Amino acid sequence: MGIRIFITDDHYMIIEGIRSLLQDEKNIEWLGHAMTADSCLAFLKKQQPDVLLLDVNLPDKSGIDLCKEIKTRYPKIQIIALSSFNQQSFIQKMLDNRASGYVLKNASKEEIINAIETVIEGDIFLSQEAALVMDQCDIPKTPIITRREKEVLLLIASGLTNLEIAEKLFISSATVDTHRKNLLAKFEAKNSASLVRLAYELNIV
Amino acid sequence: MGIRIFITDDHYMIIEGIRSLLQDEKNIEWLGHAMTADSCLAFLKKQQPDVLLLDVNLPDKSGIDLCKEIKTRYPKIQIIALSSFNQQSFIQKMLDNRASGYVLKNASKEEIINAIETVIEGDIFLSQEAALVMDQCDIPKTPIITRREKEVLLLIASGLTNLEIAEKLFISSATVDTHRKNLLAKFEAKNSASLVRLAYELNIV
DNA sequence: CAAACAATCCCCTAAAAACATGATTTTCAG
DNA sequence: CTGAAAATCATGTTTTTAGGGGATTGTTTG
Repeated sequence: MGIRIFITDDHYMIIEGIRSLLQDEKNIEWLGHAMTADSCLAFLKKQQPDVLLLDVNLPDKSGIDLCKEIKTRYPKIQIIALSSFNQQSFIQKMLDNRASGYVLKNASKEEIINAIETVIEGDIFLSQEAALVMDQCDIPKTPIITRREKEVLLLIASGLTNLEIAEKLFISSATVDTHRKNLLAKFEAKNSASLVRLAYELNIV
Repeated sequence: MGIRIFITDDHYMIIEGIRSLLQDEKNIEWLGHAMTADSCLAFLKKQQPDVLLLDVNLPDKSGIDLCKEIKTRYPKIQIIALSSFNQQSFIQKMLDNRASGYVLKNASKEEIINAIETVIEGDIFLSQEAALVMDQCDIPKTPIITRREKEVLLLIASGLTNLEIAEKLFISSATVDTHRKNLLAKFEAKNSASLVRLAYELNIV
């Protein structure tokens, strides 16, 4: 008598992938899958799994809301959130709605099995990356930027190119480029999009 | 007896530019310039202009704060904000601090003279672009985006490239590219940086 | 005064994004 | 069932960034 697993995700590839990963596991019993929130709820009326793998983004309803609903009706079901997003807000919301785990869709077989075994014990499982994100969110190290860098940052956020910023500030575009590079380094941002995001999340706007 | 003008800006080129623009105007009397907030205040103790052109970004102090200070001590001085930024928050703050005008540093001669003549009458002058920004801010048209587009948007904001997003969502990078383009079009954003900015300002995060 | 920092500028390469255009398949609501 | 909307994929060009150097001028400050 193994752990009964059910999965709800609108990506067939994901369902198949996980099913394949788990099919060799003796102590896991695959109950099936649903691809929408509605069909998931319909299934649960007839049969309840021990663990439900639940996509955060479903076509008909948010996985976040669905999680809350299911835990209210069937508190015994341990829910593991499945997501492509390693985003603090999502993880937090899922945990707030009583999910027991959060794994990314690029998780390894070991990670998924580990997650299942962890939540079945009543514990919380977060994938490494997700745990990292949750940690980092409490240490929002705000970089120290200069006056000029801030000016450039605001103009970058406005969508101006280096050349346009240069014309606006009456300096060379090479200088703007240097400021941009320094900003990326200070914020540890990979590109301008994440730079702007960090600027918003850390205050500077 | 012309209108007495004084300018405070840390860019010598700007000072010279405006001085040059105004030197032929018979009814304008050029009192001089300051390049820091401190030297500006020192000058005002001895002599008060009718109109003060004031940079929003000074090296030692914010032009926004300085504006408030000056208007408190010398209410008769009409202050025109000078800025490279056509940003709603800046314009609003300067007007809140009793500035009488806001002109961009790329303004034409006519615009500056127009501004000076307007504020000397006790009226408010906003450069065309600034006025436009202030108008638009009251009409924050939120584009309607699809579920998938929103997913892509969040990943863009996280700093992922098209390829990385594609791998995460198990789709082709060409598709991500299409979503990105559609997002840029819907938000009327020029690039991903401004897209992220708009996403933050309009809610979607 | 020397060191640190800020701001300025330049060159180079490779990666990524922006722009244009077109097309197929799925999904969904009327 | 059917048409509109959404999601998918492709190809090619041009512009912009990202990442790696290096360098000069001021200013500030211990």
